[in-house]
This record gives sequence, C-alpha cells and structure tokens, in this order.
Amino acid sequence: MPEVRCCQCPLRQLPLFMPNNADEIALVQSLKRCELRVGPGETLIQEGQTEASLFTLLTGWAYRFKTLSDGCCQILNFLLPGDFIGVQQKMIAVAEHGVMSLTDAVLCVFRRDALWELHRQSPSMGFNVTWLSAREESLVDEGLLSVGRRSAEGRISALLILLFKRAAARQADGGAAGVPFPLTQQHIADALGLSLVHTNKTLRKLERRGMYRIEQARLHIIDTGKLMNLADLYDPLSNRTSASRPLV
Amino acid sequence: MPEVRCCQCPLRQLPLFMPNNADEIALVQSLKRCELRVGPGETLIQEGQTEASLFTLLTGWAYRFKTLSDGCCQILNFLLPGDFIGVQQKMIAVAEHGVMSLTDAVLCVFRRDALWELHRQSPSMGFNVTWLSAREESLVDEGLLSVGRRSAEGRISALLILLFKRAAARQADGGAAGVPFPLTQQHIADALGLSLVHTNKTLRKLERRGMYRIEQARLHIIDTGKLMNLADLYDPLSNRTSASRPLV
DNA sequence: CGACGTGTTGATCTCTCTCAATTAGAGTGG
DNA sequence: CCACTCTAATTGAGAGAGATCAACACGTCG
Repeated sequence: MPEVRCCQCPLRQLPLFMPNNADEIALVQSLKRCELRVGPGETLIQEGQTEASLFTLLTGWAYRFKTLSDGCCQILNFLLPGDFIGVQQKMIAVAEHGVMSLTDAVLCVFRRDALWELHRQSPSMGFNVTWLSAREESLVDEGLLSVGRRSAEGRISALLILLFKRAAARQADGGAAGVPFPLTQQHIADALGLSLVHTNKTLRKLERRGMYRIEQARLHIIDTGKLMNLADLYDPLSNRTSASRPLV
Repeated sequence: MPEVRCCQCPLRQLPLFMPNNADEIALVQSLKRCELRVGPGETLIQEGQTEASLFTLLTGWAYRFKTLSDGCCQILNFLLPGDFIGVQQKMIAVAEHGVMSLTDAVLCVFRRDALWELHRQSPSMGFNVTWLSAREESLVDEGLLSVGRRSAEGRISALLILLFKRAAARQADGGAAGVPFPLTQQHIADALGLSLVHTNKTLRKLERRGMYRIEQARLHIIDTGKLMNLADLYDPLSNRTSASRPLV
C-alpha cells in the first residue's frame, strides 16, 4: 500500500485539527521519514530506551505506560489518531515511559530532528507542538484526578465518557453509531489503578444499570447524564465556579 | 524592593538551567510585564478561570490542583523556582486546574502573548518551552504511577525523594543541609490520593524507621536506599531493563 | 483437542478511610 | 502574662471499598 502524502492526510480534514497552509504541509512532508505498520500489542517505545523515534499516530490506538519492578503497569493515557508519540523522549534522552499499540496501527515516522526543525522553520507549528503537549498533559491531569480522588464507579464513568468524546471527535457521525473501543478490561484496570476483578464487577454494574453498552468492540454511551454524574465531571459550557477575574 | 532584571536572574546561574545568550535574555525581559509578590495559600489561577496570565516562579513554591464538586482536592504537581505557571491556560482558553502558592513567592508576570512571541522571535527558546512542557508532563506521569500502583508507603517515599531531588538541584549545597519543605500533611495527602490520617500514620512510620527527618520546615533524607526501595524507584543511571534499540 | 486469553462471579482478606479525641504551637486580645 | 482560638499533627477504634484467591465460561487458534 502506498504511503500517505501529508497533503492528503485524512486527519487534516477533521474539524478537530487546525488548517495548515501549503508551506507548512510541505515542511511536515519533508520531515516525514516513512510509515510504520504494526499489529496490536506491539512495543513502539520501550521504557528506558534511548534514541526513540518521533511518531504520529495515523490510524489505530495506542497507550503510554510505566511499570514497576514487580511488573505491574500503570497506563498514563491513551493515544488516538493524530496524537504525537515520543515528544518527551526526543527531549529527555531516555524514555521514562513505554508506548504500546492497542490495535493495528499506521504511524508516520519523523526524522529525529523533526521537532527542532519544525520549531526553527515554522514558529507557528512549533507553537502548536507546545499546545499539543499542554493538551496531553491535561489528559494526564484528568487521569490523576480520577485515580487519586474518584471511586471505582467514578473512574470508570469518567474514562468511558472522555474516551468516547475523544474518539467521537474523530469520526464523521460524531459518535452516533458508537466509537471503536479496543480496550480489554485489563487495560481499563491498568489505566484506573484498579484490580482486574473489581474493574469487571464495576463495569458490569454500570452496564446493567443501562449507562453504556459495548458491542462488537464499539462503545455506545446510553445515559450520558448519569455517567457524568457518577464521574462528577462538569459540563465545560456551564461554569460551576463563579466567574473570576485574572489576578494580574 | 526593585524588580529583578532578567539578565541578573538568580535562577539563570544554577547549573540546572541552560545558558542563554544576550539576545534571548533581552527578549524575555521585553516580554516581562511585572513582578507579583504573594503570601502562602493564595490563588494564582482559579479553576475555570479564563484569560489567566503566564507566570514564572522566581522564588517560593506552589502547586497545581483540581477539585471535585464535593470540594476534595487532588494536587497534580508541585512547582518550584524556575517553573512555568499557566502554559496550559494560555493554550486552552479556560483553566482546567487551579494554581495556589505554598509559601511566600515572587512571580514574574509575562505578557499574554509572551508564549507566541517567544516561539516567533526565538525558535530555540520556543523549543525549550516545549521541552519544559514535556518535562512537567513526566512529573505528572510519575505522580499517576504512584497514586495508581504504589502502596501508601511507596507513594510517600517516592514523593519525598523526588521533591528532595528537585529542591536540592536548586541550591548550592546540593541538599547537604536539607531542603525547604513547606508542605503540610494535608498537601501530601492531596497529592498522593490518601486520607490525612493515613498519611500521618505512614509518615510517622517511615520517620521512626529512620528514613527521613523534617526539622524547622526542612527535609533531610537519611536513608536514600531504603526509601528508593520502598518507592520502587529506579536509579536512572543503572538501566534496569535490557538495553533496547529503536524500532525505526 | 488442549492451551490460552478474556470475561464473569463468589468468598475472603486487608489496606486505607472515616469518626473521634487529644496534643502542641502560633497568634490575639485583654 | 494568661486565657482563648485556630491550625497542624497525632493516635486509637471501627468500617468499608477494593484487593486477592479461586473457579468457571467462552471463543480462538495451533
């Protein structure tokens, strides 16, 4: 199968992504080295690896994780099409976390100096990289809030809703027919700091209460309101706290 | 007290920070709006706030946090002198987390467009912002690993060691005389997803076992080895996993 | 067909939470 | 100088959410 030209990148057409001009697209194309196709469960970056590559996820899902010496694993966040992989590694020599594919996936592989060239040749795209980086951090923040302060029910509700929203934003129907959901219960447990058994029991409880449904590896959210409630997630449109003025 | 000129910034002299040339320093100076002095426990950025400013922490400590509707709070990470405050807010309109000072602190306040100007006028400093952003994310990653997969003892050990290292890197003696430690046990509990009571009991246990000491608000690590063990923290110098080659 | 990965469920155990009470230190005002 | 108040630290006792252990069901695959 031929490689995708950046100017025809299917991701670029999604409303989720910012429009780029021809020069910018050409720059990205010039930094792209090749494509990489992997199956599910393949290690893209190993913990402790040096000289990891910089990727972009073109299709498929993946996740970042860390492990303790007893082998138990904490998933840091999930990566969906369009997400960067390996920005941290480029910056910090040795990889402090691993990355593993969750499904069949196609990755764009970039030159090792791509991040720097992007900043140098296009400040505006460099700025976007910082933006994406900050965006990813806020996903981890949300995960930390879940694991630190929500009950098992709350964590699962929050994860389902947030993953649904991210996935739905990447498809044309906005999630009306559900979204792909390739996680096993073990992945959910590892992302939420729960045991596999307890994850299963909580998942079943929510399913029996008619809050969500997973069929043929697709997730359908049935009762958004109840899930949002359980998760204690706020609707970003309604500001919960009284409006506040900047300090300076 | 007069404001600090960027060219005389005390932080710049620490080995922790990268050297900058005169142009770069002048650029930063031109983006600096003023200084802000705050006492402990002041809100620098409120959750849900729009139009937050961009700061740099010149002296003192602070922390980023999120709260649930029942008022319980999760600390995301601690901010030490030299850290950015508000990069995420600049990028994502509405603040998804709050920031609060922990001690008396002096902040450099920057123009709202400082982040963009930095990228535009100095790609290399823009690149550094991305680097710092990635660096901060990896701190949150470590916190998530702790809260998700470590026992109470492990979490506290990891927090003490990591905070000690960060603080020690900012002082001339490298931590020989201990480092400032302005956290209350409530802060530790909120950072680690533990209750205040259990935090206290665990802290005392480790102290009685002679692993650390806190005196006059200064932290001394007595037995690094034992703490590292409890935390299941690896020495970055010894690679635990077999060396691995990049995938591409 | 057996081996394996994933999901499901029940029983038991334990780490951590919650509730409650006490102590110590720093202000504050008289 | 001494009550009075407030916050932070401390400790004990009981309760509970979630972990662990154990079995079984089901589909896939070599």
